[in-house]
Amino acid sequence: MPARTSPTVFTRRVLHVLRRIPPGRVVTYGDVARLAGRPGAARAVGQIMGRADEPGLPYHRVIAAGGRLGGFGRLPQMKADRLTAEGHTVRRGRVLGFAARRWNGRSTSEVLPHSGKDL
DNA sequence: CGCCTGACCGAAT
DNA sequence: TATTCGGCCAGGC
Repeated sequence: MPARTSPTVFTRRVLHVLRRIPPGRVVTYGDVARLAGRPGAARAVGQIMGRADEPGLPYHRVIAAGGRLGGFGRLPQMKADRLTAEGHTVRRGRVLGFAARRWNGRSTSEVLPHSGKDL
């Protein structure tokens, strides 16, 4: 009963990128767009994530540019909670030490700096 | 096929 | 530091 339209290639690539984001790291919507092959499609990524129904993906690891939280449907607070649970420090709607916690899409072995010290 | 929407971005104010 | 504004893009209708 294929009631829904098949996801486009771009949508699948976006979801694929999400699956690769390491726990404890974050990326921006723009990063995801770039990694999915569409630099500049940051806004489209948000559009896709907002409608994505696939469970189990780390949607909360995708934040806005500059370390700002960005949206999360109708539960923006949960996004902050999840990030905090993964070791980040969220304050005033921003992930502290964002630059150091940003995933570059390649290495996943770098050690994260302690949160609580250099804040 | 055109128009509208939004979990965005970045420069300017 | 906070707001505003124009540009961008894929998806849904």
